[in-house]
Amino acid sequence: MRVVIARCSVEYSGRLSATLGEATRLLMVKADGSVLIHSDGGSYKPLNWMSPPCVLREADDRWEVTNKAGERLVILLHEVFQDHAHDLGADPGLVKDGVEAQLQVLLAERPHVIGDGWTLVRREHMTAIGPVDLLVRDDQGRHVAIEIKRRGDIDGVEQLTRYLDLMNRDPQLAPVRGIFAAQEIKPQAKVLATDRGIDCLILDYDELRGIDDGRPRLF
Amino acid sequence: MRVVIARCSVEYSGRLSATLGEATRLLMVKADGSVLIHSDGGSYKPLNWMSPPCVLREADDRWEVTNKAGERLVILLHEVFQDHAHDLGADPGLVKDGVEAQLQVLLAERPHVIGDGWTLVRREHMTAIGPVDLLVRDDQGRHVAIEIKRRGDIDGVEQLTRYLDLMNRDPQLAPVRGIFAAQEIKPQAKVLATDRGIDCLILDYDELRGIDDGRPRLF
DNA sequence: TGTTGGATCTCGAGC
DNA sequence: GCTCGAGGTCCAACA
Repeated sequence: MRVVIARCSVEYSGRLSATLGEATRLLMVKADGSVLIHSDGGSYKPLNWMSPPCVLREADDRWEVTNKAGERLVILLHEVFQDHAHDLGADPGLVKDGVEAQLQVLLAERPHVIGDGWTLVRREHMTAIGPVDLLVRDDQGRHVAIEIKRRGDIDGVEQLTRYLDLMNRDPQLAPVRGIFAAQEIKPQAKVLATDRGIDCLILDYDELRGIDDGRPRLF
Repeated sequence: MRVVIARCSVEYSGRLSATLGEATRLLMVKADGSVLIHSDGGSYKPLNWMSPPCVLREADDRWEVTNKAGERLVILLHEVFQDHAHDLGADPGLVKDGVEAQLQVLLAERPHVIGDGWTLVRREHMTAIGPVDLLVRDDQGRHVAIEIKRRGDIDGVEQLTRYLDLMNRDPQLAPVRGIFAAQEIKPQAKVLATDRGIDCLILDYDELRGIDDGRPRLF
């Protein structure tokens, strides 16, 4: 890992063309040759960068980073304030705690929070084009397919629609209604779901996990 | 901008929970208090980070970064190898040559490249679920909706299909045909589009820009 | 190896 | 302020 602080200007040409005017920035050169150009602000995304695998050719006041795809990053160094290198060694990497699949497990264990007398048929019910998250029966024994997302977008409604189309061709299952369940449902997705006769269900993670009598409401 | 190289371990809890085992890493502290934790590899994305606005409370061997939303990043410093600060000043920022919007502008100015006598109705024609990129009329005055992408994927065809469904319910517009236009269209997207009676149009950026629209230019 | 869907997405435009 | 679409998206799981 090499860290350079320098007044520089940058030109990138590849998937798009972009330039950076002269300013003082932090240049990070990683062991794999990749280069990151950070300013003192913004978020974690660099102003400009070159991803590995790539090659850094270094002249006196000019760095040129290229890759196989023909992308090119040229950095002109006008003044170098600092140039440090340090061996970091390998990194054990980030360990993260999954939250996504939990919603499915929790709702599968508590189908009655959707309606009294509702029961689980199975999780990951297989169809020809993929598995439906949950298949349940309502209090009158009719099938209901549930698609679960963390954030309910329009794509999820499309997905559930395709499942419902298929499942309703199966006389063993038909008629099958649909419920689109998510922690948050985008307005457009709700419009589309409603238009297609699909109910929307807002899931509260903490409520599902902690309290059995907390019942989300259909609308 | 402050750059610290240190052997550290990290714990994040917020939108998810995650930990980083002990290793030597680069810690970047920006002027707005945001913190980035980089290893010597991966991509431009840090192993862990905290986005602004946030507050860094610094103890002897322990940094604690928090924000209003209750997210928390705790960094335990086991050994500090380097600790440098440098004032970078403001950055003029990245100037990019837009490609996506350009295609829309170029095609909007030259509807006749699709067919003789075709005219623009409007860009960003609003529907209940979002704006369709271009609405034009063919040489016989019939409406045509055009969805423009840089890379034509199956999602784009789905999107255009939804627009067409909606627009064809509007007696003021119906019948509306669809054209899926992109610099590059994936085979699957082309199959789906064709199956739905949607025409595909490959856009050549340089050609579009270079085509003389038959009118004198202002510049 | 291509495809697909998620992301602590980020970023910018439009309302 | 929010919402929505795009990204040099990146990334990993999966077919």
